[in-house]
Amino acid sequence: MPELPEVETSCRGITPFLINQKIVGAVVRNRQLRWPIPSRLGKSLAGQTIHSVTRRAKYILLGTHKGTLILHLGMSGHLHIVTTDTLAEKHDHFDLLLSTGYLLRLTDPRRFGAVLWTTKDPAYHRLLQDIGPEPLSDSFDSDYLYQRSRHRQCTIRDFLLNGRMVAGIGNIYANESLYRAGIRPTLAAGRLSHRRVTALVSAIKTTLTEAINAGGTTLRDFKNVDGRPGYFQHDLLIYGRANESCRHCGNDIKAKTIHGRRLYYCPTCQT
DNA sequence: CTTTTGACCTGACAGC
DNA sequence: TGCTGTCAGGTCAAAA
Repeated sequence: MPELPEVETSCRGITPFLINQKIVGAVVRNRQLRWPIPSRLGKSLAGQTIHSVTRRAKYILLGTHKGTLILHLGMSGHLHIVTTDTLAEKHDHFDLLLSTGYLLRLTDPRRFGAVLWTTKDPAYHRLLQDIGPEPLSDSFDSDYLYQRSRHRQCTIRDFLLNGRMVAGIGNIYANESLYRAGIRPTLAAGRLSHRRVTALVSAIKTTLTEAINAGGTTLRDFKNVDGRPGYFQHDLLIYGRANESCRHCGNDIKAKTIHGRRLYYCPTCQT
């Protein structure tokens, strides 16, 4: 489900309910996510106050004075804020209980998400330490992306999906950004000119910013914390539009599967 | 080192 | 109605 804009939307949605609030415990209904939820998590969290709610790549980090709770939504996860009397349903695997009577609930049918705890600086956690720059930060610029892409033979689409190169870009926004930059997603990353990389960086920043402002993309089941969908799916120009007409030139949009993931492009507008 | 493949898991949907 | 097969927003770990 969630790429950077959806995780950012979730993060912003939960923040007002969590910031400076005290944790009174946790409920684990199904420990078996991508990695097992640590046992005794509720015990180690109880009594701590959440002093920060941040996002890094597609991870949400809840900081307390003793450590950091790391959340990942996988393919199908979403977060809700509900009151303690709200009955848990089939895929509600984890609750973080707050002293206010609200709780943060993780729902994740496919269970590719994660709930982890670290007492180290989370930037050096093994899952976070090698992640590339945030695409909306100033350190993600054309010089950076140009240098990193040199001599890479993988497709530029796959390059953008590689979290070590740039954080948080998934298949939707990789395809959308490449369309906006006029770049064929099947091109070898290392062969793009500096001028085209510049256009791509600009397209990534614009696309992600617009998607965040629209509250993310709801394809199947993404919901914001308040239960409302995102709206960016109405603005998708290329993703999921195989055999439909390009909004720019009217020609048919093509799709291919590379490395098990669909890729979409307009053969006329993307060269 | 880079690139590719397999693995994890459920639900929605198409076709028979 | 119900079965089977395919596909899906992620990404790690291991193989090539």
